[in-house]
Amino acid sequence: MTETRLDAVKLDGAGPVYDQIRRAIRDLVVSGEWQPGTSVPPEHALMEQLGASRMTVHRALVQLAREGLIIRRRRSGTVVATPPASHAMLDILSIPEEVRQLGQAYAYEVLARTDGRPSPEVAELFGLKRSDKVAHLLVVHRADGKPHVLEERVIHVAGVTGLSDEDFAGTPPGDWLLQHSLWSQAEHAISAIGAGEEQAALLDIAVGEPCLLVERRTWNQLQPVTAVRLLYPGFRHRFVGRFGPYGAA
Amino acid sequence: MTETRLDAVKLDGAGPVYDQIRRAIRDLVVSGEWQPGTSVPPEHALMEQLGASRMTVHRALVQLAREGLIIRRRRSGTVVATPPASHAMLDILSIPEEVRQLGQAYAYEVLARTDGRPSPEVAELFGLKRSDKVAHLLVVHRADGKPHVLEERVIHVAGVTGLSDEDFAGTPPGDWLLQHSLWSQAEHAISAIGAGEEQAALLDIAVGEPCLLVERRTWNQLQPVTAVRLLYPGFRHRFVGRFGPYGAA
DNA sequence: CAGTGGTCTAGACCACATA
DNA sequence: ATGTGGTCTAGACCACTGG
Repeated sequence: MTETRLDAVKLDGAGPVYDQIRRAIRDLVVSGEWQPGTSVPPEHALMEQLGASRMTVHRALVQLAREGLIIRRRRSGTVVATPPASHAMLDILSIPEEVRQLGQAYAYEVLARTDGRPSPEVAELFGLKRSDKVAHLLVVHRADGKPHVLEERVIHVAGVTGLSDEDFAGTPPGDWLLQHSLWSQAEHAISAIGAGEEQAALLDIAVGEPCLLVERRTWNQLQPVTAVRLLYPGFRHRFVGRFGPYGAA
Repeated sequence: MTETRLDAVKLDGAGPVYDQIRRAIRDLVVSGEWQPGTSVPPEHALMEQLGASRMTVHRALVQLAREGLIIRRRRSGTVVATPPASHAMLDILSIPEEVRQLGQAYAYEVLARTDGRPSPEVAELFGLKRSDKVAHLLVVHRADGKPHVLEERVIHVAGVTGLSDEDFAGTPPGDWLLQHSLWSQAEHAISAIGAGEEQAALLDIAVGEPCLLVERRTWNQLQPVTAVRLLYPGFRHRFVGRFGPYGAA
């Protein structure tokens, strides 16, 4: 357990004191000056050094611990953490928003809608009973007139209100659901597959063309709400995210 | 601006008071009892109702605001937020860890290494000068003996120490870099492409087979560290993440 | 102006883990 | 036993902003 130099912590006078303390220590950690495993001075030492109250120092340290830069334990004190495994945060925007951010004109078309009972595969995928009512939707979203993504969606009718009266003429199903349903948990999967015959025709691409497949299932308090498969032609679509080792940058 | 019922906030006596308050209000929001746009009682009202000090109430509300459930403004008060656009958190594990979590045996092989100057494409991709030194690596990672992912990597020699003495015989480059370099920012992109001839041969798949392409570029304080392209045969690989609308579940 | 949240203090008691 | 962090209080002053 290496020592750390207390007088290395310097405030810059900008903004709240707790944030000055947080940034000062953060900079010492990310610059490598305080290596992983070295001990951070205890709160009372920082209080004296910085002329701040313990609550203020504490607030800075708690936030750094939440961000994963330091690890705090009673009695044994605070140490610099080893950098965590990286994680990628990918924004899954609503599709209209996604297209508009590309600077292209958005349009969509509901190609098919069937209301009824779930097929065995859908029921299993989703943990539904065969007797539950579901709506199936097939939607193509266009950017500047060209197919952008193909959406296949199943909605659990009991999980949302007002579904039977909605024809999705004005709002695509994804955005409508965001406004008319609650959800508490979701599961995403991303994989690559080749386009099937029907899919290729609807997306105006060749059969077997590589596509990104984004699958999302959504629940509210363990009750299924919706499942969706989004098929993006891969050569023109990518998901991008920017961030640092300790979270969004 | 609808009203909210103050007496709906009930503590359960479990854990710290600030956390009881946080959970009580969170439950009212996610259950839909307090709809988006309704105003949350001001701190002094919650103090009286709950018999807690203002700092304690404040702490709970600050955390809820950080989580995006409520929006706080001076003078106009606190309101329930409308649910944010969803985001997907995808863990990008180290590849050995990824394979072991699948319960398969991990192995890797460095197929090629060249040290020298960057090609024009690499230099542009990475913002390097032609005069900077880089190392190129081609690595195949195997799971239970079968190719799992193909790694093409460029390392900026000036960004890490000890690179020239390392032969990557004991540790694959990705894990070695995690231990021997700092990074402060990264950019990821995920797309789908068909395998090229050489790639297909190395991955033991058919040419044109859909693959997930994960590209990551990493910087430390604006200085490039490494860029990597990971090519996963798509039919057997997927990234999965679970979370709620307000963050990891 | 007045009501709201943002910050900060000085002090207190408690919980926990280790020497 | 003691030093650490975890929580909580009562009060204060300030910053912002809508009426």
